[in-house]
Amino acid sequence: MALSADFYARPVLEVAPDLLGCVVRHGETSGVIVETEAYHLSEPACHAYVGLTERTEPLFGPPGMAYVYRSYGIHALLNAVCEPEGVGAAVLIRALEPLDGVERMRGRRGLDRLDDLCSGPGKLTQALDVELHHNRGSLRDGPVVIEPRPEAWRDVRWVAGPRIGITKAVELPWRFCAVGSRSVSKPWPPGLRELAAA
DNA sequence: CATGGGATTGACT
DNA sequence: GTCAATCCCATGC
Repeated sequence: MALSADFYARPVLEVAPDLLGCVVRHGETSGVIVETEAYHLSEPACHAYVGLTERTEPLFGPPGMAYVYRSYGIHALLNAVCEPEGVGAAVLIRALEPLDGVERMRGRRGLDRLDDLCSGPGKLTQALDVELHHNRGSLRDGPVVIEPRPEAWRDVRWVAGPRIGITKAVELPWRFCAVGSRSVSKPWPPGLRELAAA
């Protein structure tokens, strides 16, 4: 049971925090989303800012489509396309808390520590074996799917902060982090540690 | 057709 | 804190 197209068809700034607590699943591996970032064609950090090209075409595609691209020549980064078809916008999945297939993830990552398996956008794609060929796939039909929040994550709290690793539109607080998860990537936004302790 | 710059990570000083 | 790895693609000549 996956999230509906209507879920993704809303404004990207609503979808990004709503994806926190939801589950990304690929085969026997899965994890709970604990960090996201919103991107929208109206601001220069978004790939869609340059308009419709062969690369950005998926961003303008139907809500619920996967946009996967290679970053720094090495890592695959996973995004969920949002807003109505024709609007270039997506949510970058930046971190997961490992759920199913943890040993499989350890093998793919070559690491033991649970907190290090999916605590970054390039790490989680390696752990879940998400690759470039998943670009343009449907996050509702799979093979990579995103499911609604499990009961335990229904009321997840979060904080917003500036996005990570970008050089343009750095002032926008469009990064969303779940409170209380050790799988959020560094640096943590102001308030995350304090809230987690409270 | 050549070039430069990343929505990153991990190893090393 | 610094830095290299590595490749796709948008841009400009």
